Amino acid sequence: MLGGEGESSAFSSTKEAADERRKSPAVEGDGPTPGSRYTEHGVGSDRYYIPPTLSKQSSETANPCSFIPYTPSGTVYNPSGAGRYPSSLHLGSVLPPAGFSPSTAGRSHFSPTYQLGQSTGCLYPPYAGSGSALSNMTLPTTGPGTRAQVYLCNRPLWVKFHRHQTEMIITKQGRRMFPFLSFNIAGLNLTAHYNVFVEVVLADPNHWRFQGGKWVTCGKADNSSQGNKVYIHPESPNTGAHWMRQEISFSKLKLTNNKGTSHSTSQMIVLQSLHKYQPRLHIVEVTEDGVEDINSDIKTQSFTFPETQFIAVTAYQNTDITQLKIDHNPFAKGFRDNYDSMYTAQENDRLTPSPTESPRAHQIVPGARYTMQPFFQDQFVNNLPQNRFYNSERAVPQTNSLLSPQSEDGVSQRWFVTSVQQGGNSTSTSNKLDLTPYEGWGSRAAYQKKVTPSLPWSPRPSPTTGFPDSSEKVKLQIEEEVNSGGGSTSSWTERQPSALSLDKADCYSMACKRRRLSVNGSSTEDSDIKCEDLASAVTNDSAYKEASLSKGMAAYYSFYTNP
DNA sequence: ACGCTCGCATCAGGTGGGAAACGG
DNA sequence: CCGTTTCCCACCTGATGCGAGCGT
Repeated sequence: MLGGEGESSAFSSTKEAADERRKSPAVEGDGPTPGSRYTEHGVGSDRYYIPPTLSKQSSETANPCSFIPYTPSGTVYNPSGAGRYPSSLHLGSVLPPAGFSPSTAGRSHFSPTYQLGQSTGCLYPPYAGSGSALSNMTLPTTGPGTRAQVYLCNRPLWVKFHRHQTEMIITKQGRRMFPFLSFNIAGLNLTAHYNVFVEVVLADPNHWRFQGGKWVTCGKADNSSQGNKVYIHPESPNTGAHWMRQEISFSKLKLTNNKGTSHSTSQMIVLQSLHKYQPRLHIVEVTEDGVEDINSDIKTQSFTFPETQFIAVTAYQNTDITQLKIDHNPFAKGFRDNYDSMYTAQENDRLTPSPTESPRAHQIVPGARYTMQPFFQDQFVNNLPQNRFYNSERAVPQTNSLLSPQSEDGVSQRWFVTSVQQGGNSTSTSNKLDLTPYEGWGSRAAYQKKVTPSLPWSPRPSPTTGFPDSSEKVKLQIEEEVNSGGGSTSSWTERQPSALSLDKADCYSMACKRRRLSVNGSSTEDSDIKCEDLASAVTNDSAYKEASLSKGMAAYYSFYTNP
């Protein structure tokens, strides 16, 4: 299943854990930089809601290279560089591969069953497919809003990459992640202070190699790596209200293989090439000055989204991944083969408006594929063309995806992960999502002013409307999408009959034209996928429109429900 | 005259490609 | 020798500064 793992904070229930924590790493990192977040573009608006259910993970255990079920069962050990925030925050229900001894540092006491190494944090996926610990997990609470719920923004994009086994370039000077991590958080105490940070831990104990067009294991991972594994959000610490107000983007997080870099502790995460990693989000309640509140029962909540798993490389191995990066990353536009030709077609045939035209003209088109494009930035959900939009639209250069419910796949689905499986969380979730994304955006007011009038929909529809409805259908669709991970082209987007056929032909030729053959020669599948991807925006846009008109975003907030 | 908005130019920095260098 | 890493390149994005135009 792909759902989201709802990993949680049960570990924090012990007093020992609380006492152990003193100061959040956040205070050691970059200081708060209000507004900086918005200089990054938001990610797509796609957010999938996954309630803390954790039961459906079974289907995906066969292939370790495919999707790893959302489960907290991953085992972790305290990474030397991660300091007090080891992966051990996870509650594991599955024993890790033998050979790894438990870590004694940090919060390892929460992973009594772990047999982990002692170097870097490591999260071993539950290949065995065991049940999720979360499903039976109960979390201590300190009152309403203390159990966080996290949405992985732009999940469709992550899924696209994950289908081909995401690769992330690491360089000495540090390379940003793409897609980057971006979350929406709900369920926090509005007034309490939290530090939010990402930790990257080993996803498995293997060393990987790209051979014969596939990623295959090649010996054991080097567990002796050192270096920072945690990136604290620059706005930490901050109030729950602040964190829930808008997306929490980690777009400036950089990955490096340079252990000696002086920046590694604040901006970069040190990884080893050809190792598989799993990013994890941690939310730690702290005092106003960034010191963890030892009086609080719930200290830390951790969230893992399997689709964000990646293999660190110094050079791309899989050309499919390369193409996806080029297609979706605006900074790589220069590598798009049909960069110019794409805009010579007639307006109706284009996926995006001509760069010379005012994007605003398209923003008002309800459900149009271009509608929200100007609001995207780094993680565009739509394919290539939309990126070009920015060339002509200065007014909204920085976009917060919150403004764009439409995403690459044209939907506003959200994968939601909560630390608890309690359904009652929907309340806080809805509260959070009901917040207008425009509130408190400061300098962005000017942009909002220009844009909002054109928005045909609420920029941030409340999932409340969708949760209750969260039709089983959607739920199943998502599950399938995720489960198709190993290269299967099956995804719910394909099942949307609308518009898909519309541009499929064009998209196919376009994709074939652009695509670079993978070593494995999986051209057929690849082409299908790319076309699917290209068409998905259209398809889902249509679906989005339809749903919006009928019952709001209901159908687009897919989520898993407890069985 | 003043303040605001807009458009253009500039520049720092991000991107993948490819060749060279490195190292087991 | 071969796989991996590093470096440089061209291209692009996006932040910023500046000046022109406009309204008050």
